[in-house]
Amino acid sequence: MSVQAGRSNTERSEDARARVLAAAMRALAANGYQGSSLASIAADAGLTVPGLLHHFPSKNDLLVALLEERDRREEGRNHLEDARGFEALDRLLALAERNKRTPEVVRAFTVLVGESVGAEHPARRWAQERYPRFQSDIADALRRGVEDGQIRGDADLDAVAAEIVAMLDGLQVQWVLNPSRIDMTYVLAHYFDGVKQLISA
Amino acid sequence: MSVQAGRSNTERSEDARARVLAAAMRALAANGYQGSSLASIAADAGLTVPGLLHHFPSKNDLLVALLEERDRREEGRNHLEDARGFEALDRLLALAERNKRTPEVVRAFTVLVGESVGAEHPARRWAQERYPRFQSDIADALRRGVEDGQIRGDADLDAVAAEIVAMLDGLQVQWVLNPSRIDMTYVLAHYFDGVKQLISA
DNA sequence: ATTATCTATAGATCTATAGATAATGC
DNA sequence: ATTATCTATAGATCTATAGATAATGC
Repeated sequence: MSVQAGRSNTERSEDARARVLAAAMRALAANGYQGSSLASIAADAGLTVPGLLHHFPSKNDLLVALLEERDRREEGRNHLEDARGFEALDRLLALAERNKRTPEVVRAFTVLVGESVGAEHPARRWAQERYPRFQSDIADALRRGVEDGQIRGDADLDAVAAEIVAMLDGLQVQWVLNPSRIDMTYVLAHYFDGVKQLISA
Repeated sequence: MSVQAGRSNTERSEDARARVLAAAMRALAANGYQGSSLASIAADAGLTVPGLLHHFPSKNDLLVALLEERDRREEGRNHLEDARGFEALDRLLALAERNKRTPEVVRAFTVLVGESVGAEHPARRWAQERYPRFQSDIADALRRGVEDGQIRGDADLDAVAAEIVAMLDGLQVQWVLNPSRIDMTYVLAHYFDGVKQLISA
């Protein structure tokens, strides 16, 4: 009787990849991309550096894989596509509420956006593409509120959407720098109340 | 007749320090603190690395000197201390307008704030102290507007001030990532119009 | 005598590759 | 036969120091 002791190659590989990605997230949150070394990430994941590079051929590839995984996971969560009008604001508030429970993730991506502002950063394209998409998802949801007669037709919804994205981002930076100083969701809710007053039909 | 050909030590020293700080700013904007090397900064400033380290004993000291100079320069510019009510918003809009003309500076400090989110970053304290000060300067100016009867007494001005800081920050990130995509001052003016409507007495 | 700046270099990284070893896959 | 992982190491940084050189300061 042959007991299946070890795990399959696929299992081991996927497990190692997941461990590396989690370790990379922690390293990113603590030191950013440029400040993180493959050595520390590998050690945190329980691998040597060449062991890590077997799964992700270069540091850059590791970052890209992490960003792709992030995009995949986030896709399902925001789901602003079927939100109509102010419902979108409620969902964004819920998103901020959820983010409070994973400060390390917020921290990692806040550092990454900041770093990527530099001309040569490997996450620059990701950051650049992220904002317009997010903004137009919000603007589209608000426009559905106009269709429903909930939101004024003469409001500049592109400007409002750009503001909302900036507010989410800016509050997260403040919160991540000093979580106890600022009640992110309170301020965001306060802001959304104002927006609703201003653009209600 | 002894012609004064060379410059004094003090002159040379101050000139070298200024060149190094300017080069450091450019490096920061392009690659952040962790991504910048003393070698490239020194070369850009027309010095060798030990030449640079004569003026700034370590990379960390250089960053601190740059942040101190930044704070000194900014102190006179914002001068929200004597602004009353909505005047503060006009001054912040003018600040954003001026920032548009020095994208490299905005970029440098945007990267720095982002990087500093990491637990161990040498600019972390600077970033942490910056936000509460800025926020309370704005809140204080708005409170003077309440005294003048311009602003409602029941408005949550601390929340409004936190929002304003977040908005300034968030819009700058978007602008610096893609200056042609977003009209920073238009969106900011649009946002301020809304704030004025909401908190006017 | 002091200051600005340089050459040379130590010592510690860091990313990535070559090639070996031991497991699973068929 | 392929895959996961390791040891060993190359080659390129990077920060910082030691100590020399040439100017200004008195």
